[in-house]
Amino acid sequence: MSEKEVFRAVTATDVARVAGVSQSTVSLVLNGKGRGRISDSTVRRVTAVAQRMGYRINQSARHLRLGASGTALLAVPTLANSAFAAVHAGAARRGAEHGLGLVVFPVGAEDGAGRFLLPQQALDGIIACSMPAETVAEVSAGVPLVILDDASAAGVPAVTMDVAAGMAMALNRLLELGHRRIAHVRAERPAWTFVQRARAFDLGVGTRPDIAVQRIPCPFSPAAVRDRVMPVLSAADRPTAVICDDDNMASGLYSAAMGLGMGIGTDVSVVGFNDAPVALQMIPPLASVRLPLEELGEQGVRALVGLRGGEPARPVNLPVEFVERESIGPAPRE
Amino acid sequence: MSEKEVFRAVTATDVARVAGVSQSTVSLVLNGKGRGRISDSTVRRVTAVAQRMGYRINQSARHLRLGASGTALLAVPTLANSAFAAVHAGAARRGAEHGLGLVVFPVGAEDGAGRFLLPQQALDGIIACSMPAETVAEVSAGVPLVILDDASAAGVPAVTMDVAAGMAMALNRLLELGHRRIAHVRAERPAWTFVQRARAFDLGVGTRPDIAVQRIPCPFSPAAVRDRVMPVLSAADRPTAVICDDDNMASGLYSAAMGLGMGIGTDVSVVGFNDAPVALQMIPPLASVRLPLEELGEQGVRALVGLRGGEPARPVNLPVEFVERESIGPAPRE
DNA sequence: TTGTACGCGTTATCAA
DNA sequence: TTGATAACGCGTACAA
Repeated sequence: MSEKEVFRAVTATDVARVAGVSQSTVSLVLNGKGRGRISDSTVRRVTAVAQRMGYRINQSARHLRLGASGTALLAVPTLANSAFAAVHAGAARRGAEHGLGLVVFPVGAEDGAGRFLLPQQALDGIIACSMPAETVAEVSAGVPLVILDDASAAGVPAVTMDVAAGMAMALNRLLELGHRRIAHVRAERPAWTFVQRARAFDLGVGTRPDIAVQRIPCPFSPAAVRDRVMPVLSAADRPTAVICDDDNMASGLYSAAMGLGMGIGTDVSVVGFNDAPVALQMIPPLASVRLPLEELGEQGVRALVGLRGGEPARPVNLPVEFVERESIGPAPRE
Repeated sequence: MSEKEVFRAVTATDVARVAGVSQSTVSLVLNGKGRGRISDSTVRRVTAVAQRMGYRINQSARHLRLGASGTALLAVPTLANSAFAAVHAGAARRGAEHGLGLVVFPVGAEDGAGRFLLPQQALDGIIACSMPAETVAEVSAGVPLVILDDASAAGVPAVTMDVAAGMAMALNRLLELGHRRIAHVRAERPAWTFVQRARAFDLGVGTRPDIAVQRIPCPFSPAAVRDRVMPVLSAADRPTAVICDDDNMASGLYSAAMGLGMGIGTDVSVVGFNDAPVALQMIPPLASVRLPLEELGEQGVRALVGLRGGEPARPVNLPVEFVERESIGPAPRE
């Protein structure tokens, strides 16, 4: 009556019975640990029977026995941002070195459509990327945890990128180029990284009373930025340089400037964040603060593995780089 | 000596010992099945002790006992394409209704950086999206499998979108508008979906000897498209309408056209695929073949759940829609 | 060279 | 209202 009767999976014991050996022999053979222990003929027979019967290992049982699942979760706010593809790539690469596979779970808070049901899977650890600490607490139920791109949670190993320094580099370069009216297009998100950037901007201009500053909070999409900055760029006291919290936001700024007939890098200088592939595709190419996303993922796994090894959780802050391109130039003469 | 000595996890048995009850009582309480069976005082005591000792369930043991993990894997070619975010959203929503959590795994073949190590986790099923059948076979080792956006594998339940019909709709509309020189910018990828689109395009123009056709294979990025189509749009026999395999590719076409001083929707009509958010952000808004990506995910889970229920695997082909916008218009007069 | 026996931590059945 | 007890399928120490 039960489904189990109909679809019962083939177990190692089943294989053993058919092959006429014990279950432990099957286990040895299938794990390649039969070298010099199990006779070649037995190895061949067991392998053939397992193949024929369609045996596949029960991972739950294996994990229970081993006390580990070999899988870690990379929790991200959303899948609709290719930055996390880079983080995963780095994490997966480093994970492979430790026999750790990495699956991705979009928590979904940013998509507005409520949060997704967290899978109740067996995990050796969780790496939470760019998420508010309270969301993270929800996600990780006691599993070893590392937080990426957020340093707001106490007592949890964190890997961050020095976005504040990145902001300072961009700002200083613009000041060097003579800009005195500077805007910061801010992502309207509560993420730690954006708070840091805002603070660094405020700090950088705070000591300079000769600088006219505009802070422009915007939704994340290029279209929203375009609409929001259009009036700003049309005004008489328009900024001659704009720093955007994201390359895609910068592309919205490009649209607005082009719509107003303004030249990027001449009439208005633009800087982005991330140095995503899109930065090079824009015309002119976008100056951007390059974030070491892959290394962020790598270091996340490193910290997680260290955690299991009992290492103390010391914070890591990765350096960033300012990539200068044609989207910035000297401040226009008045 | 072993790590297990040092970091042994708290088990239900440990909780039972401290709380002075049996392990089965702990299980009953912690699973909320103590209603009317376990006394309130015991429930409170057990809950408190579990909390205090930091008990967390061993999912591997639970899954072994239950014969299921409550987790399915959504395998995608890459994370660097937000289309899969929509697929996941649909799948996760439907999965939640069946107590099925969905994690994502980017196989990585498309990123060129080789494939990622497949996590050896306990899975109730795999949903493979937009991937060649041979890649899929590699990924799914006997686990119940559903394939999305690909109908090339025999014997595997598949959910597809009727991209051929979408192509036909776009093509017919352009013909209606008087276009007689039409190009198809094709994604240079072996995916089934792109093959279908190419065939549908060829089929649609095949019966019309009065139509001048150009087939332009391109890498997926906007910049690549821009560079590739620039000479095409400059030629004397330039197409008056272009269908692109992706909205982002269409944005590359926008760049090229603008660079040549051509008007989108006037000098050249443009159609995309996906109807991604970016389609509305472009200027002018991009006409596009809207793909039901969320429903694709939903139907994928549906098929997977049906599979476990022993349902026959019958293929599903979801209808698509052509969304007309200002990027297309009547063919320019010669 | 192979088999026996045990335990991983949980859920569920039954008896008390 | 609670407690023994038996699986679930696997890996491995140890016996044969």
